[in-house]
Amino acid sequence: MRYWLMKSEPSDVSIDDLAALPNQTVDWYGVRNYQARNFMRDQMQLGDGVFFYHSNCAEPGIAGLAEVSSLAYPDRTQFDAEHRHFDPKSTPENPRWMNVDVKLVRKTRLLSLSELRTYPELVHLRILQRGNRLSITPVDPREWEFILKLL
DNA sequence: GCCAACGTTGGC
DNA sequence: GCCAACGTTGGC
Repeated sequence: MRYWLMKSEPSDVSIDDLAALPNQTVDWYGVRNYQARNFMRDQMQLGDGVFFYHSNCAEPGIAGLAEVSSLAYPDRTQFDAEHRHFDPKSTPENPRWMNVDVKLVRKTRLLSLSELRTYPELVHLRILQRGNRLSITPVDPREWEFILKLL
C-alpha cells in the first residue's frame, strides 16, 4: 500500500467532475512524462491512497481523497489522432503511455498550496520542493497521515 | 501573461 | 554522448 499525490487541472477534470462521473472514477489519461508513467505502471496497486490535487488554477491545492482502482493499462488518448494527447510514435502493439483508474473516496475542503507550505512536518513533501513539476509524486506515509488529519 | 525550472529532441 | 534549442508545467 502506497500513497500518491496526483495533479489534475480543474479545467480538465476537477474534483466535482470526478464526483459526477460514472462510478466516480476517471482513467488518468494524458500523462506524458516517463517518471510519472513509471509510477503508475510499476508501483501503483489497487487501493493505493491518492490526494487529488488541483493544479494550474486560481486556488491550487488538495481538493479530495481518492484511490487507485485499476492497475495500469494503455492510455486510450495516445492512439486518437484527434486528441491533444495523441502520440504518433505509439502503437497499440507497443503502447508508450499507460494509466490507472482513480476513484473518488470523498471530496474534502480545499487544502491550499499556501497552507501546505506552513507546516514544518511537510517540508519534504515533493510538490513543495523548488522546481517540482511532476504530476504524480509519492507521498510518505507520515506525510499522508499528517495531511489526512488536516482535511 | 510572465518566467523559472526542467524534460525532450535532434544535430553533430 | 553532448548540449543548444525548444516545449511544457504551473505558481504567481
